[in-house]
Amino acid sequence: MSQDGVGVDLETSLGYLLKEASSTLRAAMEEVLRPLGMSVTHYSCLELLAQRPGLSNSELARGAFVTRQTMNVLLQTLEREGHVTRPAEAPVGKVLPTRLTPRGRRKLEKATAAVRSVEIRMLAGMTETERSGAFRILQSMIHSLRDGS
Amino acid sequence: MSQDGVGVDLETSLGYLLKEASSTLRAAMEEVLRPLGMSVTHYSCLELLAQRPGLSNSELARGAFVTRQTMNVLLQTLEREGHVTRPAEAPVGKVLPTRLTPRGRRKLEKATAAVRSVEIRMLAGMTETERSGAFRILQSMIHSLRDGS
DNA sequence: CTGCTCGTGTCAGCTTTCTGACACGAATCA
DNA sequence: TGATTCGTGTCAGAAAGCTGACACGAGCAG
Repeated sequence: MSQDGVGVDLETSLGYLLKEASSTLRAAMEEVLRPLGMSVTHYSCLELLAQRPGLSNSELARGAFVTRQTMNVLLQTLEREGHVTRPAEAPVGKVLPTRLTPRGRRKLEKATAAVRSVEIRMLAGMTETERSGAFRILQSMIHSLRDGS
Repeated sequence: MSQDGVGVDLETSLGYLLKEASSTLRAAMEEVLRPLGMSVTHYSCLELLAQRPGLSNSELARGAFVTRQTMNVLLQTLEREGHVTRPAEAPVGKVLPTRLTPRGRRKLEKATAAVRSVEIRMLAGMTETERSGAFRILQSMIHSLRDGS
């Protein structure tokens, strides 16, 4: 009916729905992060560092789904604000391992709580089975997309 | 193990996985669209217009998950290139209904085929049951996030 | 050891997207 | 009727992100 033969059909497209879900999630995160003066990328970077201390600029970029150039300017800001530290010289090669300062860790705590509340809201009404099913399916999509490139 | 008590844990977070899936999908679409000289937003706009002719600038913006200002500059480009037409004056109110030109429709055809191949690849290895399950779960997430704002 | 490839950090410039603001028309309500 | 609210199109400026490019160090093949 809404399909005229060969199109993608937005109403039934999983790709479109995936984009919609991601966009809605991002908007919800921005909403709770804004009062804290943080953006989503900002938060992603700090959360990454909390869970995997010593990550390099490039590794952080991959984890936050931005380019290393973008992450670099973000790190400069975070460093200037005292939320993050990088050694002046690379211990090995050119890689500069980054770490959270106590101040950065405090800043992150509030943000984590806010973001967690969003994620809990997103998962409301889903059973544990549905959640693990969603997890498996999303991983399958990612894997399939990466294979045939 | 990777969780120290109160964090979000990137390894098991559905939100993070959702972002990763969306990012991977976008990259895959950009890859197949680039040879055609189109961006994802570009394509989204044309696809929207093909399926729902006469959409206004603001409606297109919502459908493509960008602001109406962003969509406006995109429409100006598309209009200049002759892919799209808007009346010089609004038939009613300020709303300018937009339509695809034959040229725009031709341009879209190739893009749709490319994007569809990506979506098919993404869905490879999933059963019909899994696909409809994924659809239902994503809709549930969107609905839950929109409720408690 | 030499040459090559790969990943990295960083500079510069550009494109895309966003926020803020304004005027206008339609719809609603007192 | 008049006032208010809402959605819209659009202009301007700022912010965020990307591509291209360069030099450098590590790792591997010859």
